[in-house]
Formats: sequence, C-alpha cells, structure tokens
Amino acid sequence: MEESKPTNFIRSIIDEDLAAGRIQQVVTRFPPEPNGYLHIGHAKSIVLNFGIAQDYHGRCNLRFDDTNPAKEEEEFVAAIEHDVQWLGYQWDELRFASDYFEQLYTYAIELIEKGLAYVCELSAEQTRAYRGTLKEPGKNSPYRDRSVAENLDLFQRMRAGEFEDGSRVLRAKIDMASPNMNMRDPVLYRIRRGLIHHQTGDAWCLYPMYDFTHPISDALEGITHSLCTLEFEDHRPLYDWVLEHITIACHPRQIEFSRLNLQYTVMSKRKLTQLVDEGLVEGWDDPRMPTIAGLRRRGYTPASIREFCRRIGITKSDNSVEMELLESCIREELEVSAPRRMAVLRPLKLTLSNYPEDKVESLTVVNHPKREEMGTRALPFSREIYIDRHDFTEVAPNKKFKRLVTGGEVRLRYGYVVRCDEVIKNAAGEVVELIGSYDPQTLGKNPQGRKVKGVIHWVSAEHGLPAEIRVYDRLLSHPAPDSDKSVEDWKTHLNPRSLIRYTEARVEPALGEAESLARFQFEREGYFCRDSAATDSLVFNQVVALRDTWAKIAQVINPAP
RNA sequence: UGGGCCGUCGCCAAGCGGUAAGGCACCGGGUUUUGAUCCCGGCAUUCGCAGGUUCGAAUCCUGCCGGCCCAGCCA
Repeated sequence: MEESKPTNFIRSIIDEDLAAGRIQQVVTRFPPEPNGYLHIGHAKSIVLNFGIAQDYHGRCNLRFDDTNPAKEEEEFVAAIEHDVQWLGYQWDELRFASDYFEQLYTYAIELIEKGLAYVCELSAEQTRAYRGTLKEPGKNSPYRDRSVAENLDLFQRMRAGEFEDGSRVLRAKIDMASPNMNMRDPVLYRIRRGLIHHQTGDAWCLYPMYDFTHPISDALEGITHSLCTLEFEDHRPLYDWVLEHITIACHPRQIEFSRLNLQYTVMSKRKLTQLVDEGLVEGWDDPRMPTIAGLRRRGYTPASIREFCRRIGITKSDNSVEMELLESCIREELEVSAPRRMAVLRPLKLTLSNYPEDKVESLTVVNHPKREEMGTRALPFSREIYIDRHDFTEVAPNKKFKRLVTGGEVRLRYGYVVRCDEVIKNAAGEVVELIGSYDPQTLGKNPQGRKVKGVIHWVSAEHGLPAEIRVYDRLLSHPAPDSDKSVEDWKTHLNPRSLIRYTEARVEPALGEAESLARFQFEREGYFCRDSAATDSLVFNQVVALRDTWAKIAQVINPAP
C-alpha cells in the first residue's frame, strides 16, 4: 500500500522551525493516560507523532500520563504498548510522567519560593465558587498571600501525608480575573492518600495535575513539538506559564489539531468503558469496537489504519468522517492481498441428479484472479453441494436477476453450469432442498448455444467444514450518537443488528487450516478473518463486505418498507 | 464585545493575491466464470454571508451569521 508523506499545517510549522534553525531535530511524544484502551482516534495521534519522527529522522517517545492513580491500571499500559507496536511504531524512549514526580516536586518548590504558588485550604466547592463564571471574574482565595515559609512548610507536610484528601491543594498564583478559566490560580497538586500507583506504589500521597506535569515532562524529554487535541488550546497559556517560571532549558511548542470523529460509533473513553463494563460488547477487542484491539480482531491491518489516518489528514476543523472511508482503506489492501475462498453463510442443499453418486472431482483453482504467484488449491466437487439461500428464488423477481431460479441455469464458480429442476418444500411451504443437474461440457468453458449470465459460489456438502461466520454492522444506528440531544441515553442508539451470527455456515476444506487472524475474500460475500479468540472452533469475522452494486439496484427495484 | 478556535462539493481535504488538487461517496459506460476488481467518463463559474482593497481575492481588511471548546482537587 502506498504510504506517501502527508502534508499538513503541523508539518509546515516543523519545516519552518527546522529551516529557521530553531530546532536541529524534531522530537515528539505520544502521551496516553493508561485508563482505557487505545482507539482509532488515538491512532490518528500516533500516526501523526511517530510518522513525523520517522519522516524527519527525529525521535518520538511513548509517555504514559499517569498522574491519576484512581483511574489508571497496569493492564492498560501493557495494552497500549502492544497497540502502538502493532500499528508499526517503535518509540525511542518509554517514559512515565511518574518518573518525574521527584523533579516535579522540586519545581513546585521553586514556584513557591518565587511566590508563584501557594497552599490553599478552600474546599472543592469553595474553590469552584471563588473561581467565578465564564463571564464574571473570580476572587482571590483567602490563603493566597501566605508567606513563602508557611507555604513551604505546608507543602512539605502535604507530601508527608499529614493532611486529608481534599483539605489542601497547591495552586499557581496567576490571575483570578483572567478571561481564561485555566489561568485563575489553577490547582497544581492534590492529595490522594492510600492509593497504590501502578508505577510508584505507595511512595506518594501527593499527585501533580496534568497542567503542571505535561509541560515539564515534555521539556525534560526535550520534546520540540507537543502535539495535542483542540480542547487543550485554552491550556496553552498555562503550559507556557509553567515553563516560563521555572528553571528549565527547554520550551516545547504546543500545537493543537482536531480530534477524529467517526460516524456511527462512539469514541469517548467513558462510553467505550461503559460498553465493556455493561457487557454490551464482548470486551475491548469486540470486533465492533473502534478500539485498536477491536479493529485488529475485526481483521483490519496496521497499514490500512495508517492509510486511513493519512487520508483524513490533520487540521483544526471539526470533522465527522464517514465509515466508508475506513472501509475503503481495508478493501483496497485486501483486494490485492487476500486469497480467495468460498463459504456459504446460509446453506441450501442442491443435489445434481445426473452426477455419479460416489464421484468426487478435485478441481484446481486459483487463489487470486489476478495474481498467479499466489498459487492454486484443490477444491472438491461432488453430487451434493450447498449454495446460499439468497442465490435461489423460485421465480426471478425481475429480468436483471442473475442467480438460480426454478428451471434456470447458473455457473458454479470454478465449476460447472447447473440447472435447478425441482424444488423440495417442507410442510410450511419453505424451500428446503433443490434437485438439479449439471452440464458436463461446461467445466472451464461456456455452454454451446446459450448464455449463462449468473455465477454463484458453493461448497461440497460432503467436504465442506461447518463454521460460524459473524457479520457485523455499525455499532450505533445514529451518525453522531454523541451529539444527539433528543435522547436521554446515547445507548438508545445501539444497533440491535450490529452482529449477526451464521452458525450453520459451511466453508471449503482449505479454510480448515486458516491461522488466527488470517484474512480471506469469501467470494461474492466479503473479506473475512479467522477469529483470534475462538481458537477451538472455526469462526470467521467479517472484516468488510464487498462493494455491492446489486444491493443498491435491488433497493431501487424493491425499496424497503 | 467573557476567552479561545473553526467555517472550501454529501464526507475528509489541498490551496498561503494570478483565476478551485486529490481521496471517499455518488452517477453513467466498457471488460469480467466474484452484481467484486479493473478501465474510461461525469461530479464546486465557486470557497458561510455582506461590503471593501486590488488589474486580479478562497487567499488581504471590516462587519455579520453559523458551529465547537472552557467554570474537575480528570486528562
């Protein structure tokens, strides 16, 4: 897959900084909080940060922003490391913000000594009240003018664990009247006793806030461009304030870009966590999830996700990307790389009465119609085969229909032309079996004197393997479930048909050896991959369907009610 | 006039004063033992709107309109 170098406003800025000699080498970082799994939106940031380091021969660190032990877990750090590597990237250094706790503490002392930070004893509610509103200025905390000595003493005792959670915080002394809420004496440190941090254990009961931690962590690592999403734009003045008021050599440039919004899914960690915790999906790696783990199990490749990120670009405008764009990326790759196979989702038996009872032919068929180098495989053909129920109808609904009908003919893919002679029904009048015949003169060549326009796929009844095939649809039935205010609970929009399991499916024998996550095109159906979780049975997940022009035509001919 | 940011085709997105790239989607037509792929063609006289500057404006200026973000001791 072609992966040409993208051009965007951030790369333009880097070009300028390099050209002006402001930096010698670009250094970026991807800074996830380990409180959940990575999703496709994170992939956008990963591809941006690591992609820049790669293209500019710079460096990129993976840094866990682990300043809130109440929400973070080791499980998530392991999963995140795995996902980043799976996407095809290797960090230069693996860091944790918690690696810097001691240095951060020292910088806090520096701020206190400069009279730029103070210990505040207002409760959380009082702090909120003192902060003012968007349109009215806040007012100074009564603790704002404590002496440096007193602040130093109190801050040390906060660290020593002398005070209860919430009783005191360290605040920056900036401007309670600032129109930017983030500058109204933001909290720098809060007390969280009795928690076990996944990296530092019980070493601390004092934890720094994001706004204090992030700029310093960036500077300590020599980050040149600190790329983050738009909601941090208002925090940039604070990011800069921190670095301007402490003794530190480096001052990274923060640049914001818009986060990814994908239609018909949810991207917030809170909602994804909800789906997992409430058992609405199988887990973080449920193939319907927009998580990296979910996309991986679904059958998406790292290259297809990178390509998607390249196509959506990087800007500051709000966006709402259509699912079709993502799908087109994986189709494009799988069209050339996936070996073809045949699988019947809804088996309907067809017995060819003029084909010898015990005869079995081994057909040699190509694995890819355009790539001879992908070789061939053996495909057994016999008297009884399964075709898909959708490929048969008693009477053709219109003249464009080109599948099997009573008395009509179709080509069996790679096999013979067959005709349906007789329909067997059950008491309820449902078609349960077909009796037909084949034309022995049509293997690899067209019949004499007539044209057969349809081609359908099939599996030998005796040789086909039972399998379960799972077909997926969008998780939500609303394009923007996050922003729909007309419904109280976004989960109202969950699509009840996001998963359809075909438990009676039959697949051709060659599929029995498919490895976990091996991808195939099931002809006329779509791209599928062997499930990585169900290892003891034959389960295939649909990656994406084939483009289906017929479905659109059928819609027009016979519109859904 | 709280502050910050954004508005180019249905969706994403180039464009940086010289006369609207590209991708996805969509609509034709051709090839085809996958209604797939592939191929060929179509798809913004116009850049949120209104003025202004200029020989020339999506690009510069002014004013409107619309949307997003901010009042966690979350990140």
